[in-house]
Amino acid sequence: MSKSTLGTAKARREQYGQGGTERGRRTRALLLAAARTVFERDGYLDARVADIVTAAGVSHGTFYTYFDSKLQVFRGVIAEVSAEIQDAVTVPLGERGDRDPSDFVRRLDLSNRRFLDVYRKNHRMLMLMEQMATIDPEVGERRVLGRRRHIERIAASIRRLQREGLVPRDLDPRVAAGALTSMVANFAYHWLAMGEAFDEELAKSTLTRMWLGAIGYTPARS
Amino acid sequence: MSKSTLGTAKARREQYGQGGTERGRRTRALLLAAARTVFERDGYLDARVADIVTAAGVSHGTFYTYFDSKLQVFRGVIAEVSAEIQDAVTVPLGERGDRDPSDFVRRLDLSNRRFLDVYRKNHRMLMLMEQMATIDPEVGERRVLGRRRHIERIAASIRRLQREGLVPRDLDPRVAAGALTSMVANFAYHWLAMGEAFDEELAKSTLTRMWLGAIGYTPARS
DNA sequence: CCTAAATTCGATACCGATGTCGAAAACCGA
DNA sequence: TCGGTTTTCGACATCGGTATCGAATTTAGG
Repeated sequence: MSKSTLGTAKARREQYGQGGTERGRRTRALLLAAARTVFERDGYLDARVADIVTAAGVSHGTFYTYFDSKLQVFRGVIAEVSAEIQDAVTVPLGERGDRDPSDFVRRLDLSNRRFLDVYRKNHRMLMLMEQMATIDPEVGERRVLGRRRHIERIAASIRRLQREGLVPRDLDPRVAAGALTSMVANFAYHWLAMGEAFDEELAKSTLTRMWLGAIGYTPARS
Repeated sequence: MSKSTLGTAKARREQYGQGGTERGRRTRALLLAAARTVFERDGYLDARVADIVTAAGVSHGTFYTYFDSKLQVFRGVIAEVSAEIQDAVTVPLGERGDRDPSDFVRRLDLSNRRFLDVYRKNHRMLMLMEQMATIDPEVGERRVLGRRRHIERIAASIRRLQREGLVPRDLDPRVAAGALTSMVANFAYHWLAMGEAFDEELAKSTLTRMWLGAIGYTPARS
């Protein structure tokens, strides 16, 4: 053991595959970017490792120094996208700070809009993520977790509104949160990924309006 | 030409592949049923033609007498399921007969419940259909058409309610119908196909309630 | 029974993409 | 310049599933 100059790709991967050196990290990033381009163009199944390495301008063997399969590089790309979505959605509904209930509508609208914008930007990869969620357990897991987290956040908001008497107390927060998440996410899917045509501003504002109507939100009791 | 006893599978397919005889029709149906079983168990990608023919108790070659590819037999199965969904959803909201607007809620609720029941019954294939919609253009087309039809029906209902003053006129029927369809269909997907746990009756009634709330439906103006 | 049409059989050709490997090349500190 | 380390290279083995084909078998009519 302790040979110098590792011979097999697998050994290299385990040794310094994550990018032990600046150069290595660059190549890895290059491959990740190229993979994304190819996936967006061809989809997961039709994408070939050969195309990815061509796009990255490296050789076939190099790919396997950094990823042990096409699937793994896909997961890598998806991880980036997921993080971006997470950010866009998480921030705005922030729990701390101004608790003024009248701000709720504004925050909700902002959250939805941010989500839709990020969705549009990444629609191709998100569509693939949706598809791969049923093929690869790990991608599926990631999708489920993202959704669960989001639902929990929404459910908490609903409960707060119920305590404040702005939403009927007999509405089940979990079911409602699930349905609302479905409404927004799936509408985005058909609109932005599948190309159903809608006027941008109309769609966004209608979505927020329906969101509020669905939970029976009553503006105020002045 | 005009040989008797066709030699190649392709020729047979074109000649009497649809089932020229009772026996042939039976085998074809057998294969279709077996395919469905295997797809439901293994998914599309992992399903092998070898498994399908084993399940059907016929030989490999026979399969290709009736279908020219794994994809085509999948389309066949999907066609059956689509038809079943279509039926369940179409009937109840029927446009003729009792136009009593107070019946609307009842009809809507019934339609949603039927949809959810059929979805549960076929959840595995519907999940696969969702997946394949992004892989095979023909399946994708079918899905889009189904959704479009459904949206148009819903939009028409909304317009009627608007004319009757039960729903605000400034709500865009198309966007609303799209969002509602997304809400119900995608909620069903996560609940019935992905196994998110919800109480059955609670989920169903909440869905209808939110549906109505989302369009700003006002029961009556007595 | 006999023949022709209809159906079934299953060994095999085929295929292309993935992932491996041994060695060359580039890099870096001394 | 040198030795060791890190990275790159690209020809090639491997693999498993799809689809094919010519022959065998079954069916139905006369």
